Amino acid sequence: MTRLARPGGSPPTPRSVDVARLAGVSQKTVSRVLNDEPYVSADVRRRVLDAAEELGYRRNQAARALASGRTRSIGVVTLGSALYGPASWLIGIERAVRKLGYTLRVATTIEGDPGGIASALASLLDQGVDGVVISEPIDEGVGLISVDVPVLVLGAPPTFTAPQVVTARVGAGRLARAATEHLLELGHATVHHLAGPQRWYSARDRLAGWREALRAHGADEPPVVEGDWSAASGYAAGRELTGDGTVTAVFAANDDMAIGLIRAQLEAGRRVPEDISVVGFDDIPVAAYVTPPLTTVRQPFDAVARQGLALLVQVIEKPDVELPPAADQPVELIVRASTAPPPPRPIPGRGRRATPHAHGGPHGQPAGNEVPSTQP
Amino acid sequence: MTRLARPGGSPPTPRSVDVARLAGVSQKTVSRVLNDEPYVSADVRRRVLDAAEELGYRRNQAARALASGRTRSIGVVTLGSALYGPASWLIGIERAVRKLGYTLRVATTIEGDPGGIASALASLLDQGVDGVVISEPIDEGVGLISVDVPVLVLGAPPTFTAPQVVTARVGAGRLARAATEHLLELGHATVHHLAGPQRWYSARDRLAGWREALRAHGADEPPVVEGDWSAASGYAAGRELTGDGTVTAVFAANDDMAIGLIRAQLEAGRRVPEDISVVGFDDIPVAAYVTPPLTTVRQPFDAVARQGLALLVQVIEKPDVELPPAADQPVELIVRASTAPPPPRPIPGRGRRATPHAHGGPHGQPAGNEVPSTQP
DNA sequence: TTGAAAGCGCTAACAA
DNA sequence: TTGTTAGCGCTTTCAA
Repeated sequence: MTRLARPGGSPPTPRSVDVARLAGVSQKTVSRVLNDEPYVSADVRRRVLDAAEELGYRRNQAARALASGRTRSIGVVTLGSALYGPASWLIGIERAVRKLGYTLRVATTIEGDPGGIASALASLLDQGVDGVVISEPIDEGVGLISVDVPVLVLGAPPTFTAPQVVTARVGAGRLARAATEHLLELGHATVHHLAGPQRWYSARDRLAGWREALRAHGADEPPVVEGDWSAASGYAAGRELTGDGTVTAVFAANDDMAIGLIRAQLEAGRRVPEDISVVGFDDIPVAAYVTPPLTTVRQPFDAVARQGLALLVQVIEKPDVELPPAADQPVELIVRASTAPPPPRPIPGRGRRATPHAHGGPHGQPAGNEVPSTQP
Repeated sequence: MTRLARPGGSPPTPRSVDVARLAGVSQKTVSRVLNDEPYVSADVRRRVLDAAEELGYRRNQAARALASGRTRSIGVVTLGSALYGPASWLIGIERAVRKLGYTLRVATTIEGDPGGIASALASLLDQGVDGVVISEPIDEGVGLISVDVPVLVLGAPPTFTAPQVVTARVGAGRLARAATEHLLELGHATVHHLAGPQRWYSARDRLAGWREALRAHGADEPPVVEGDWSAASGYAAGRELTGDGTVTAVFAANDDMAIGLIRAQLEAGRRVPEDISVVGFDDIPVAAYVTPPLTTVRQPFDAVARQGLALLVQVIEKPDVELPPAADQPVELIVRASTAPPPPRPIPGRGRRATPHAHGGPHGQPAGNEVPSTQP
């Protein structure tokens, strides 16, 4: 078993019996003290703690798990990519898990790997985790496999239910709405949306928030262009959109795509924000330093993780208690230099649509264009 | 214990005795088969496997760990930030760990948290991990605590040794050297370095590689400016450097700082790459889409993680076998548009230094400047 | 090639 | 308030 080093001749790692012997109590009493169980006199508690300290005693987790049927660990299924969102979730989750007295086990899955979520889940369940977090729910996987421990799904819409599934709202919809409204309030007639892959719940949330904002303001709903979160896909979408001279504002579902999109605009000779405004999503570390500095919204990763895990742990420890409704997190819109009022008169576009209320499918129609094609 | 769901009335999870009974063998034989031990007849093996399959049997890891003294898990101490490097390491490590038949436990530490590494390590050791990975070694912590399981340190220089410590070379030095040489070969008289925090081994590696390149080319070694990896620190450094009209090329220790630095140049009215060339480090996802697209080097996270963990697992499983030397990974320099030959004649600078061979301390001297101060 | 018995170091149930 | 007695479900002797 692993311990902090016993230097040199390594006397055998102490067991709880050793502590008991030294403290002059029974082994069970040691267990009581260490588990903060009631009915231990202050005196005995002190003696046990001192003895444990003196011996450098640490409980054997494997034995605890075997005897109690609980590992006090939580598993997280996360995406095997360094995308800012998933990485930030993981950090927040680990912090929250540790604060709650649990430990974290991680299994990654790669997007597009069929059964990836299932096998990551299976690996975690094999390890005996007491609960599972699915940090970036994607269609496929979730729901295909059923699990007999509580599950926390971050960011899934509340319509997603199953036995023992708890959800923490990310509020991506509200953030998206705020981002869109920021543009509308600057005077843009409408706002285009460069969406994330719609298999991701978080991408759908953002799209829904965008749509709500448009409806609330009575603005036209232009067709949606779908990217894959990458700057490259944002660039490609940017070139599509540029052809349509009517586009004056775009809300991108993440900063990477926003940056790619801006790049495409600049190459096409359109200025940001003078000709076209762009809002991103995430506030990645470089967002403030790209050109132009990016207006974006920031997700409350830590707060949501903390909140979600508190729920999860409650379900694990007291399955019968009613759950309190999760509090919404405040919206943080960070206005920088990539947004401005629309240009005085929109560039006359041959792409102007006849139907004012075109409801976009997942893919926007590429409009004709003669954009210069500089590859970055 | 947690298992894939037993729907409905949940018959009790099967144990190895149940499998044994069904297969008509002893429980020990089941254990033999499942552990791929020798001396099992093909016939018996088949029967056991079938029985296990039929019952949906899965071994109880806690019991295995308790009986064997090994958890078949590896712990990683990682930085509690969404920095691209640490996040990428984590992904690569998880993948490698799983491929080797181990599972991953994670403990994060925040930079600047005194004893953070120590307590993260302690948490992992408490969990009984069979080995530990320190993914971004920072001074403090490492070496202060001693551990009785093998440790893999990624990216620490080979001078770092201790009992049971293995190292995988990241090759950051070679990458840094390549980045610097790229600039020198473009014709720059010398190359400035915007370093990472020197408490990080990876930052020191990069600095060393830069220095080597300069020496090999007989170039002056200007004072080093030290940042903290953030774009903000790159921006600040950029404003310092701009005052010095002699600077025509900068190698930044990561892309975020490079982007901040470029931003400062643009605000100061200097063009990149016409007036000043910048090379980054990491190839973050947006690097190709910022303006100008960033020349950078890419770290072989996955390959190094795979290699390092193979070593670690070998030490865990066969402590006595000699380790093979780790193979160096190929250098990947990605040339984009942020680098070019130096301007015909350097802008006459009042900051020109008298001593040609000034060896920089960790902080560069701020040169006087009258840079416009637009905050991003 | 297979099996029987004896723990691994705890927690749980019950007794005192 | 404390202690005693049984396991938890495997792996590890050792014997057959």
